[in-house]
Amino acid sequence: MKKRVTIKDIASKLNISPTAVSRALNDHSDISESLKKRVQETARDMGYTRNVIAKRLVTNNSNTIGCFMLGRQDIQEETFGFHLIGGIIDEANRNNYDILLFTTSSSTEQGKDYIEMCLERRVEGAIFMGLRLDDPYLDNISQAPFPTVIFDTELPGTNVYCVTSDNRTGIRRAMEYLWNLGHERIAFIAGHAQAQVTKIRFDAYREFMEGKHAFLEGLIFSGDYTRQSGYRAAQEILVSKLKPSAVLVSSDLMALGAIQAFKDAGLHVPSEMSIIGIDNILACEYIEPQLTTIAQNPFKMGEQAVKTIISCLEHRKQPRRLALEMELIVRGSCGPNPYSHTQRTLALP
Amino acid sequence: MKKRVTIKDIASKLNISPTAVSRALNDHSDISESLKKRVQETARDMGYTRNVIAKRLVTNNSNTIGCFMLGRQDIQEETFGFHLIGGIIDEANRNNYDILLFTTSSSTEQGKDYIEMCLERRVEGAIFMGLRLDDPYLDNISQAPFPTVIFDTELPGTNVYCVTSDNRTGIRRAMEYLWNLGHERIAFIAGHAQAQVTKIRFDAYREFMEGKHAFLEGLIFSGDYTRQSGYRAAQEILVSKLKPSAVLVSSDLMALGAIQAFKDAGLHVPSEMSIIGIDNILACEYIEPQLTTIAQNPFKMGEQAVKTIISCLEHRKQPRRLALEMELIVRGSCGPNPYSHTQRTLALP
DNA sequence: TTGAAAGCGGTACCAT
DNA sequence: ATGGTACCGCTTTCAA
Repeated sequence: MKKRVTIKDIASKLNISPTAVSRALNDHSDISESLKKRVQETARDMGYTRNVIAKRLVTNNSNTIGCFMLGRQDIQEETFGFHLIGGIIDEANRNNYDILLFTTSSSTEQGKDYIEMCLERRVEGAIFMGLRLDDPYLDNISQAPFPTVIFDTELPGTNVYCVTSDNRTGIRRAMEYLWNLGHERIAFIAGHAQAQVTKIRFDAYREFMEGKHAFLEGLIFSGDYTRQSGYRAAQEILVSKLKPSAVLVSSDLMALGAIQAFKDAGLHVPSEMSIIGIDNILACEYIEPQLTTIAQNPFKMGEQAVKTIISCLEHRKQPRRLALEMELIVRGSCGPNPYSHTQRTLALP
Repeated sequence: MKKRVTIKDIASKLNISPTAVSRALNDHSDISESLKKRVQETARDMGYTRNVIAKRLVTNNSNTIGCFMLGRQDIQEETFGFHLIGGIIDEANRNNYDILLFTTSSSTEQGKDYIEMCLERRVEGAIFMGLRLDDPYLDNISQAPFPTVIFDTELPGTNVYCVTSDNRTGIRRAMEYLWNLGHERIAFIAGHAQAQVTKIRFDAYREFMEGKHAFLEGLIFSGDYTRQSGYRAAQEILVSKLKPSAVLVSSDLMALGAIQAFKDAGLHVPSEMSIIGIDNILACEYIEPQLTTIAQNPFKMGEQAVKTIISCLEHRKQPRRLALEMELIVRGSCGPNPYSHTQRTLALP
């Protein structure tokens, strides 16, 4: 490790004080233009690069946001998570913040909780992606002494914020779309209980169905967000008494599995069975038929998480929960209900 | 920002020196067990968390690796990049390194090159993902004064290393597989010139074909790694004089586009046209037929990048280029050459 | 407009 | 085994 040029080196070379150098480099107003120029030039000539670590120590200000990538095992998160990160870095760097990235495996092994890792690095805020309800450090996060954003999960705590998608509206739109195609027996495939959205999505479905007096326990099936579980759930649907003509599936991955199951059973999608997923993963476009889905906007969610943290840091009040709009992307996996003689064309508000 | 407990606070509370506290906290061997215990307990009681920033300043050692996510526009990178990052963080955290994540947009706007950003933060090494050959800071990277790993790109420079996949072997295996299915007119769809692997992949293809005395310029088609370009290239193949019976495509995404083009033209895959991609993206399994492909191992590549940097830091010599094994994943997109009466069964070394 | 000096929170060298 | 102290590189009063 070779010696680096410091402001003292510049100062002594120029026969001025380190103070002056510091202020010249930081473009303070109380330094003469001529000195500034001289300092900046010699700094460049000497190959000086400022030491942010020293600066952070003295200003007691890390300009850093910690970001935890949790539960990567969930394949569903892959492309979604990548865009989330993209949005986070973009927005952070734009505001001169650094992003420190952590993963779960190593940290927890060492017995350090998330918040302590942040505290040690004097991180100013933290973002959690892929947090599960059975995470052992849940209430640790709740007590974070700095602004914290969790995707898709609302936790108690004064510094804890949630950035998510407006699943309720998104699902309502999808359900209305199906309903208007004449479907009334609309099944639902849920995800696992360790994700907070699981319940939110189910509630949205239920709310719609009850509004139509069409809610039936027998239409509910469950999975765990994996493709395999979607396949199995679809098999159950096939033998169910209620003979649903459409399914709303809590994730695209499960929907992909479901489509496969229907195909394998010789049931044609969409003419005999309509299906809608959630997420808008890449594969939606490649499967036959292309999957109609409710899309989230992960990049924007990432940006929003950082915005929320920075706003808190600047003492601007933030809503505890921010739900970004979802978009129904209509492709080829839905058709009119073949059993219905009363297909609606355009109805309802 | 409330006042934090420091080592000195603990020292004065215990009437000992800060030195002793520091050493007790760091579990040095020259401190009595009893003192260690006392110190650690009071530290906990007082709510002390060590300040890594201060430590980094004094030890002149950031324990941090910078990671640049470049060219995210390339959809191909999505899931691949996510695993790359996963591997990087895992391995870094396991070795007590932090990962600082950067993106291109903001940094370059501010006129700061990659290396300067690293230098300011006293980063000990850097990793570049998605670097393109037309990046304006290419020779800036070459001169990095710290170990640097670039995925899939070899650059001159004493501190620059390359972690990639062994495309040559991977492609040879795929080509042999096709050849053994009786294909001799094997077309190739290349990527754009801004990625170094583009040439490597083409060379591997060419080498094989020339070895069989089957190389023909007319079998080469080009794309830019997007699905659309794969579609277009496939259309050209359809009208080409040489009537290839198989195609090796430089990325799965292009292969997906190509399959679509063949389908649209009424050509059946794999009975009338065999096709192999590279990458093993998620969608390979969802398309009909499932796509045979040459898989990379992005997670392992990420780990390897970090290992390389840490090895350099520990003065262990590293190879300038490390190519990880690729695996031919046989699925349903290849079949025997229908025009060939001489289908080989098992041949060649 | 510039300078001197006191830290920020640790670590490490040299004593004891 | 423990303490005194200088110092890492920078910023920030306060004084000149």
